[in-house]
Formats: sequence, C-alpha cells, structure tokens
Amino acid sequence: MIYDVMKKLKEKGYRITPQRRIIMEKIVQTAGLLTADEIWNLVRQEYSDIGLDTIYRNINMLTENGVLIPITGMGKERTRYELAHANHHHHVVCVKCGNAVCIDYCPIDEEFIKLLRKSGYELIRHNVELLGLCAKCKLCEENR
Amino acid sequence: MIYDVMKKLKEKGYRITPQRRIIMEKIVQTAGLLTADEIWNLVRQEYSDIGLDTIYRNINMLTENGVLIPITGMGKERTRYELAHANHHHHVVCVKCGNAVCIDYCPIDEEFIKLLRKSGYELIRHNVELLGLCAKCKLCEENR
DNA sequence: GTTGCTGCAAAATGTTTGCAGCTTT
DNA sequence: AAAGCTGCAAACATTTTGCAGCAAC
Repeated sequence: MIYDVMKKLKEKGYRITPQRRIIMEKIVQTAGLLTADEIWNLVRQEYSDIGLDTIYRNINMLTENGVLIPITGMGKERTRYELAHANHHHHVVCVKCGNAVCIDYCPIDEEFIKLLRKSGYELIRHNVELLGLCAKCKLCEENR
Repeated sequence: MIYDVMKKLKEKGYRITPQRRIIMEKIVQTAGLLTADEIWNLVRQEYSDIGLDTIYRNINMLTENGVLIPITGMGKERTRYELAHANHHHHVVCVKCGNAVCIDYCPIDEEFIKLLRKSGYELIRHNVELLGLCAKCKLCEENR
C-alpha cells in the first residue's frame, strides 16, 4: 500500500525522504480523519525534529497528487485529511463532543449529478458535512 | 423582514445599533453568500468608520441566533454567510473561477436522516459541498 | 445609570513562503 | 553534481479578545 504510493510519487519525480515516509505510514496506520496538527504529533513520536511546515508541505503535495482527500467544514474544526483509496463515504460529527463516525452511504447519486450538469456544472468533488448530536450527548441534553 | 429580526433580537436583550442595522440591511439586500470581508466592504460604503471586528462580532451573534447560516468548505475559500430564512438549498462552486450557483434540490432526505439515526446521530445541520467545473471553464479546458 | 456595543490594538490561530543548507537521486 | 526537500524564521490571512469610552435602553 505505502510502497505503491511511494513508487508512484517517485515516478513523478518526488523524492522519498524519511519524513515523507513516516508521514505516510502514520496516516495509513491511523486510517482516519486527521488534522495537520494531529499528523505532526504522531510523526514527532518517531521523528522529533520534524517541523509543522514540512507536514503542511507534504499533505498539500499528497492532496494535489490524489493520495489524500481534504475534508473541510467539520463544524468549526480545521480541515482534516483522509486516505483517498478508502471506499467513498461521509462523516457525522457531534456538535457537542466532536466525535465522528463514518457513514458508508452517499446521498450524491447519478440523478443528482445529472441535475448539476443541467445547471451547467460538471461535478468534480463533493463533501457532505453532517452535524448532529451523538447518542451520548443526546442523553446528557435530556437529563438536564 | 428586517424589522422582525430586529424585534426578536431586541426581545432577547440585544441592542439595535446603527452598525448592526446596516449589517443586516446589506445582507438582506444582497441575498447571497457573503464573507465577513465582503460584508465589511458593503457596510463601509455607508458607515465608513466600522471595524472588521464589529462585523465578526455581529455575524457570530447572528449565526448563534439562527439569523445567518455559515456555509463552509467552498473550496479553499473562507466561510460565507447566508440568510437562514431563504428556502433550503445548496451551492455548486467552480473550482477554476470560484463562481457559484444555487441548487434548489437537497439530497438529504428523510431516509438518510433515519440512516443517521440508526448510526446513533440526530442530524442537526448539514451542508453539501459541491465542487465542479462551470460551463465556461469547461470550454477553456477543452480548447487547450 | 446600567449594560451592552464599538473601535482600537494586540493576540491567537492556522497556513504559507523565502532562504540556506542538507539529502536524495 | 543537480535537483528537490527540510528546518528555521518570518510572513500572511483570518478570526478572536481585552479594554476604555460611548451609545442604547
């Protein structure tokens, strides 16, 4: 998995530095939604001298090359990144505690894409921002 | 329209300052997606001494009180605000030129809300981020 | 007269960039 | 050796905050 990505990047002229490799490893290991900051903290456990700017430069590069997908609009949270290879899904985020779960179903179907085409737009990318109340926080609300 | 909002805010203990009124007026007049910065520029035409911080304080207040809805994830753009009373819709944004159009249809239906409930989440708010290529930019792409 | 709101300045936050030196190729 | 990559520091962009004075009630 990591090797395939690395190979592809290498073919494109990118170099495989230890920093780059560890960043990828951590993202693959976690297999979740991560912020630049969270990636930084994970990577620093193994490579303490890495700068946050290197993290940013790399996640931007990986995003441009289709390895990562940026998930914006998680409430007031900053952008999170996810591996692109994962099967397409969305997330519900709890407005109280910030916890998120994956939703495997996607409401953007062929019909909807056709509708957009009629409006003159060819859909390239989409992201469904879902904010809700998780079971736990809902209970807390009710008991007040 | 503006009077109803003002009345409600007044009842909640907020004061009606000229700044606040002009901010509301400009947003209602424009009836579109506006950034804090754009609102600032509109308001300054009439009230040149207003600070950007006042704009921020007011849009935050109006958002907390359900008058405005924040629309995040417009590509790499910053948060835009829209009047909450407008009938529910979404937007497609062109990745090239940044132009957006409203899409009156919403793919988040009752079925989907039930599905989320099964996952333990009660949906509160949603936003569908759609990035595409507009007709104009698509033409440019093809002619290269 | 209270209390809230504003403008100012400063801070906080999140991200990007210029540069010199180092590493990968 | 050449190119790209890193760390550092500084810049940048956006948003928030402390405070003193002012305005709405």
